Amino acid sequence: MEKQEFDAFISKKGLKLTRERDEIVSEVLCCQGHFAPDELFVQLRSKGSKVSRASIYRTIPLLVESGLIAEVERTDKHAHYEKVSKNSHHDHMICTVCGRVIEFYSKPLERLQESLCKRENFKGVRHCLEIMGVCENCDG
Amino acid sequence: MEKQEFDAFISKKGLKLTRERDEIVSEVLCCQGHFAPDELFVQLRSKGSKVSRASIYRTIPLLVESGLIAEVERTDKHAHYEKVSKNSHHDHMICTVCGRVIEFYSKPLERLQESLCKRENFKGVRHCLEIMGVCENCDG
DNA sequence: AATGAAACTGAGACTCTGTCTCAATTATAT
DNA sequence: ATATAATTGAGACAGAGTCTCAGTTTCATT
Repeated sequence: MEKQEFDAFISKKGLKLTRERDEIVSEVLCCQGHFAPDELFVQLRSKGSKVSRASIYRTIPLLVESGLIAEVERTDKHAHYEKVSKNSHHDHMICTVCGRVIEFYSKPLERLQESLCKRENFKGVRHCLEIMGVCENCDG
Repeated sequence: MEKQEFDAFISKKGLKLTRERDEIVSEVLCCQGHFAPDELFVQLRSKGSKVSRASIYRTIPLLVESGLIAEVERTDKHAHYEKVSKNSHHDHMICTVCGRVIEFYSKPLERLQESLCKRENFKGVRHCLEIMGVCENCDG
């Protein structure tokens, strides 16, 4: 269903609906969790797509602009994205064993941060909290 | 004073005290706040040093191992380091206008994170909270 | 259906951060 | 003074990402 929304976005911008964009959007929509540009490339290629890295990197900003995905700020040294869902803001717990990403949101945490900013006369705009550790599946 | 400590560390490891290491440690000790490897390189070169990038990158792990500096986890896509101080763990507020980094620590924040981890059966090991925004100097 | 302009594509050059190799140099124990 | 092991800079290399360019494709218009 969301595919049509992206197609509409592309048309409205006067851009063109190409096989490559089609393949990329489909792959993004069917994959779960976080993904990196190169993972997307490898997955598509493994499914027989002839798409190039350049097209992946060119299409990602369009997916972001259309609101279908958003960049995830991670301390990891390359880009990560995730599909945008209703409950937009959340932070992450990342399992260093299996790579699993747990999303969480805490109103008290948000409020606490606000008061800490106030104390420093700092106008907080956005934040990124990443808790690294071991998830219950891996803690044997 | 800390320079001697590093020299002692180097000697104890059976490594050598070279002009390049000397220049690098001195620069790190006199600079304030966070720094990136390439900044260090540019600063040293601008002061007339003939040090190479390779030596910067080779010396940084020694500085970390000696306890003089520590890597800072940032969502920025390259490495950042800071001098190690007494009050070790802290998080950061980063001004998107001037790049200023404000360190802060909050016990309630730490406790709240612990309880959030418990709720997810997640064994938190370390975390990184980065609040991006505008500092009081830049908020005009 | 044919056309044509503008958008798009893949290949590969390029940038940036960081690592590695190698021959020449240097610190240090003797 | 010497030997030897560590260190150095230059430059090749690697991975993520950007950019250019010539050839291709979409799509609105005939």
